[in-house]
Amino acid sequence: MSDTNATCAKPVQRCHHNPLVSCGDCRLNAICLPISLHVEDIDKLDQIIQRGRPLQKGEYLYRSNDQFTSVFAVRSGTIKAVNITNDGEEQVTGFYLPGEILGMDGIAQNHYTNSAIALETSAICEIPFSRLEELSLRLPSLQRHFFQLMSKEITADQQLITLLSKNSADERIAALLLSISARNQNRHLSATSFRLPMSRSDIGNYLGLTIETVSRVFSRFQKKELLAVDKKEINILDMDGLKNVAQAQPASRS
Amino acid sequence: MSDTNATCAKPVQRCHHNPLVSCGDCRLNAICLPISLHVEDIDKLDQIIQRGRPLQKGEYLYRSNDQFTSVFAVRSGTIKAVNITNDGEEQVTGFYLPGEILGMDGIAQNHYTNSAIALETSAICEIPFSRLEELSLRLPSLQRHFFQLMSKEITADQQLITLLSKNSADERIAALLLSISARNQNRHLSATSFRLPMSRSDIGNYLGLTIETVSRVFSRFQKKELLAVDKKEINILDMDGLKNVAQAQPASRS
DNA sequence: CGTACCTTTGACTCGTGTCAACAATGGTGG
DNA sequence: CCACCATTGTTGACACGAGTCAAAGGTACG
Repeated sequence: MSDTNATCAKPVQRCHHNPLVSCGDCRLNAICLPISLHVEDIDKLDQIIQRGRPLQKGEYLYRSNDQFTSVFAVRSGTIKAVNITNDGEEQVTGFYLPGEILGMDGIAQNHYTNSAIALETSAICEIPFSRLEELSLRLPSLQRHFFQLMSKEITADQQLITLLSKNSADERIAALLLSISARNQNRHLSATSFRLPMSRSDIGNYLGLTIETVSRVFSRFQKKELLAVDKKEINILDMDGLKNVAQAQPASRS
Repeated sequence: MSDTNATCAKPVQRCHHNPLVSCGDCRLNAICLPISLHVEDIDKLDQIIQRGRPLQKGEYLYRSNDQFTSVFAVRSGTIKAVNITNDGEEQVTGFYLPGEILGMDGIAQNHYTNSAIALETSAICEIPFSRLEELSLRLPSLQRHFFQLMSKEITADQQLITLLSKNSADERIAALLLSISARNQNRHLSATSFRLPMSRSDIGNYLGLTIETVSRVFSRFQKKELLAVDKKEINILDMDGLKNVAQAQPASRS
């Protein structure tokens, strides 16, 4: 809970849980807005962003088939995106950590194709898309930033496709742990010691594995002294070893 | 080869193999540009599009790590997009048929993360991205169209993720055949009788299966009289039966 | 403090991969 | 035009990784 529920201490206006903090002051803006906007342009963007009350664990940010209105930036907490299959099952297609943006699947069809659910208490910035579109017409670097964000989502999805298609259970889980580790590092948190915000079931669903397999892999990794696992608390003991497991691609296959 | 190598007969200016045909006259523009642009705006778009000589089977449209310059519309033929994994293996992440657009993975990092390879002789429209960006700033509906195109790529990738994660070999192949069938129908071709542009190996790679499994599934489908298969020529004999196979999700999982 | 949910572990099964042999196809050069 | 060879596709026998089923802790929450 360290990051998520920490109370905001002194520099109140820079705390990322505070709904009043503006983009210019947000400590995540290097991730969320890594672009050279003038101060006055950031203000314009700031004005269209809505900051509601935090979502509680299990609450929906939006549901599949809802009218598409906005994209969302995670300010704190974690959101999972899930596809609903024909027969009503869930497929987790992504986890979104602070500074990351979701909801872009809704643009094409004017309704969301995913549902988005909070995995823990999460503060969210809502960005109404029509106003973002207007603003993008006037700010070339914002338009570009948005194209880049969507492109990034595409490459992330394609990475996952490759992972699912080519890699074993061990490799998939190692890759997920390394991805979370790297994203934590980006946010200046520990790369080796962190709390998984999602359940074993979410991990299994995301990686195309059953919870039993996920559990067994964690046990195996502990036996090999790659990790120390205490419930959701993860400690990477042997980063290089873990990278070895993740990169070990199967020998052949088409 | 019917669609691909047919010689262009009478209305030469409307034939989609002709490199001189403009967007306004292209028979694919309902797929590629399903937007309400004024005639003069289509002309502006037309002016930035480059139409080179056709690619031959096996030729690269672009390679992973090439400098990102353009996105590409398929005018005729078929392109596959492949990710190269750490150890040099290929992962097919998509097949692009006439009217479809590829290359958007390159925007985020300014170089392509995929390679794109022609599966047969293919004519391509190249759209320089920087000029498309400029034009998008002046044409709101073009900006929106592009956001939608990228969003469509995202939802397609997430569909594939779900397929790989949750579905059996039979279900995956049924889904691919139905997808190609529907896209053919969109282009006013037969939904039940068509030629697969890709090899068994490409199919297996795309769907996370070995070529042996792909071959066996085709045999099984023929035995069940869902399909008639003659090499790459496919005849869907029982469309409803095939849809049944595709939608039959596994009972539980997660 | 009890109940519901999540996680772990074991025993067994099954689908798909692997390995191997062979058939069919298509392109090339004599 | 045909023979040759490389490539691609088909089929069978077997193996193995991950799924399924089941049971027993652990943990969280009311």
